[in-house]
Amino acid sequence: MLSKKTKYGLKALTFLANREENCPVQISEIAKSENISHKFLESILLTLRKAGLLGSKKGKGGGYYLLKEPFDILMTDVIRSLEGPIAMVPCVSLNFYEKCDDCPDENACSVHKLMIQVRDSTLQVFRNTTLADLTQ
Amino acid sequence: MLSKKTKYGLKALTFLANREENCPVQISEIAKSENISHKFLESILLTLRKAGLLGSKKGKGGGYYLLKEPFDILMTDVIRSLEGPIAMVPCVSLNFYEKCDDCPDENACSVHKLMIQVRDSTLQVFRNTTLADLTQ
DNA sequence: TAGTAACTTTATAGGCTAAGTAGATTAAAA
DNA sequence: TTTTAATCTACTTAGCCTATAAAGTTACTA
Repeated sequence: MLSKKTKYGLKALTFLANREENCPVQISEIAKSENISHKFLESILLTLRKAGLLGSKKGKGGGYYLLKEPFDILMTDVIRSLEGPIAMVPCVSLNFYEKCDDCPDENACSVHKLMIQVRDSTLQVFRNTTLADLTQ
Repeated sequence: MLSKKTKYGLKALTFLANREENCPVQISEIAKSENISHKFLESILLTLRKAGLLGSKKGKGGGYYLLKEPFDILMTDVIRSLEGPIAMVPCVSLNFYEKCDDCPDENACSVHKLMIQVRDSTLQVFRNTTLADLTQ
């Protein structure tokens, strides 16, 4: 299941990408337009800033803005920043690999085999989708 | 993330499919072989029985057994029984649909569009994989 | 220097996961 | 018919995660 964090983050990014000019937008404006709790959105945008996707400006006239062009922002990066691993099981994760403690041999594991297929098909979607594809 | 319930369930099903004869197998045997907590596995196998994937026999010499041939058991059915919806967001779920309360228009939602693609690519994997494909 | 808005830290209610405990029920074997 | 081996049912629990709130701090602008 996609967390609300990721869902709201995607909506906020799309909102920013849909603006004509790329000038700082306040949290409140995004929160209001997208029906997101102001405080929660605050922490989400912070995550995206730390991930290098957003820039911020403090004080009057401040807010958040995109650091790259929408067609340069890949879904793989967005999802990994907000949701964490794309794989459904740590033992098939490319960026967050972890061994299963109940599994003696990964290559003999039926779950492993299946989840590699799921990971690859999901990756193909995220790798071929940029923020620009989500705008309209 | 895949729950341990689903992971263990898949392992148990594979274990049953790998046996020569399809006679009742005790929970203890599966639990021991696959490193799964006996009691936890008990509830998992119960779920699979109620889903119509497994049959059970009580008393001495009892246990669980497959109700269908491995090549007739689709991953879509297994995953939906154990994990629930395959979609990452309820608003794109085929079998567990639910409207988002923060979203005024589904067709204009960027998350919705993206998640339909993910759902479809995941479904393609699960629809084309049977329990027989997981055995060796 | 006053106001504004991002940032930081901490807290918390509620829900879910992955079990554990205790006992009832069923059916085959002795 | 008693014993035993197994599933089934119900209740409980520790720990973690999610989604949010509250309150104070920092940095920027006018």
